[in-house]
Amino acid sequence: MVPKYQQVAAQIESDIIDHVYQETNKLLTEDEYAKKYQVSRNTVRKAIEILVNKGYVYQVQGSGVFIRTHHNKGYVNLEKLQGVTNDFSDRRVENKLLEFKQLTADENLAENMGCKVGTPIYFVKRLRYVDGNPFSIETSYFNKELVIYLDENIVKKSIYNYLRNDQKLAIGFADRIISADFLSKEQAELLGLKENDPALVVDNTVCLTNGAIFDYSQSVHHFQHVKLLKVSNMKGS
Amino acid sequence: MVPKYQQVAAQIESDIIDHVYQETNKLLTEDEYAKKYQVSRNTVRKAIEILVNKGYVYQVQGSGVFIRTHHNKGYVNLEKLQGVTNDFSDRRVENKLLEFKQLTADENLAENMGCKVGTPIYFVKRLRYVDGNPFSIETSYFNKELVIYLDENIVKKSIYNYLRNDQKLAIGFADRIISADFLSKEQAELLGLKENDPALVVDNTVCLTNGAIFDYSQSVHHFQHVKLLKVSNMKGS
DNA sequence: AAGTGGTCTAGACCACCGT
DNA sequence: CGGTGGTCTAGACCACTTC
Repeated sequence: MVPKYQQVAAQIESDIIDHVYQETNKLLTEDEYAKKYQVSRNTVRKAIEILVNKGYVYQVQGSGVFIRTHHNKGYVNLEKLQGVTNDFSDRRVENKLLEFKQLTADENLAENMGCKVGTPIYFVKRLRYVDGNPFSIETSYFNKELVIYLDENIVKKSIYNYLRNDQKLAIGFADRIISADFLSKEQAELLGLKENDPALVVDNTVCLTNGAIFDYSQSVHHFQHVKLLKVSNMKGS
Repeated sequence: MVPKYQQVAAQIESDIIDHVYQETNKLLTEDEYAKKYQVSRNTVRKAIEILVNKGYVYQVQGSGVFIRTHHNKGYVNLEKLQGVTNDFSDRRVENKLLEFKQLTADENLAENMGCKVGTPIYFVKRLRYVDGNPFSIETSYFNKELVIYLDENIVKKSIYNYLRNDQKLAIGFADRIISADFLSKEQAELLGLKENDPALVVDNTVCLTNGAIFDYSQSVHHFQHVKLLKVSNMKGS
């Protein structure tokens, strides 16, 4: 059951993409959406809040909700996990499986994943391509006690789609730590760059809704092909 | 006039920092806060939402709001602008003014700032230190028609505090684009690194509440001292 | 079954923008 | 001034966790 505010957000989002508001460059008023979709104004507001965070629109008190024309394409929006699959849905995303195995958590991994030493772990290493260009090297550890099952066929495709749709895993929230570093020789070869070139590195710690860490991963991005986007709102900070 | 939900958020935040909830490791229930602060439950929920985005807590339906113990310190949280001043409030933040002048927007700058060619612009270049260590090189362009006034004394301190508190500028939202790149020789010298070392680069486009761009800036961060943090929530994506 | 967070409503009033 | 977004309330009902 998808909540109403998410449904409304999806409808308005698709209207924006279809250039429905091209003439005025602004959305309808909150009251108009409330009437149109037969929901309360607060529900409309929650829907618009999603679109603000996705960078589609901005709100001006007393005036309206305006569409952001310079809503830059080609960036990986940090608002959503699964950036590549979502942000580049119109481009060709491919994975090359480099390594897939089971192991048990050593002290360091247990610390990072908030589990006991010896916990069974799936290890996945993939090279991701966008439109045929190497995009990032992704090294993931999944807690087998929470993820239950993975195999080669699954990890060659979208792991998260499988976990969410088939395993019905309740994915809750994630920490993402972004830094820059040197590329190792091995990483450089995979990405088609040189050793010691810069790398854009993202460390992810992904939790279930109950707070348990089920995925700890690191993505090493091609510094020329990948830029991340964060839309910040000054409200409440 | 600060809204109630921001006041409540600030109170709970300070309680968390003071380890008030250390025994249970969770917040009070929403109803308890509603009664405690004499506000509605929705106001409490908006307050807690802020704390979720700041990475202090996570919510579990049917169970409660839990404090995140691994709430890692030392990262620049992308949730707020003014990351350095806020996240390192317990550390010594200093600025060295490298350059300050007025200029007029050329075609490229006018494009980036959404203004006309020839618009008067303040240019500020600063080297920022945290605890005496070079932290980032910040190159900023401020639209003089919106910012009205800046001088050397102001830009040596916190520009944003001045704009918000003294100029009463209504800062609304910002795009931040994060990438990695090589350090130039000049940048490397300023940061105490070597030419062609990696750099963590953040391009900011900051808008007033009415959508006008008043600040366009680039921060080149020391890749060993700076890590950015983004807390992602799966709701509504 | 009781407790607690998630969704939703209907309506009030305020703050700000534009005419 | 009317229009529109921002804050806030009181209450209802649902979904999930916990016992």
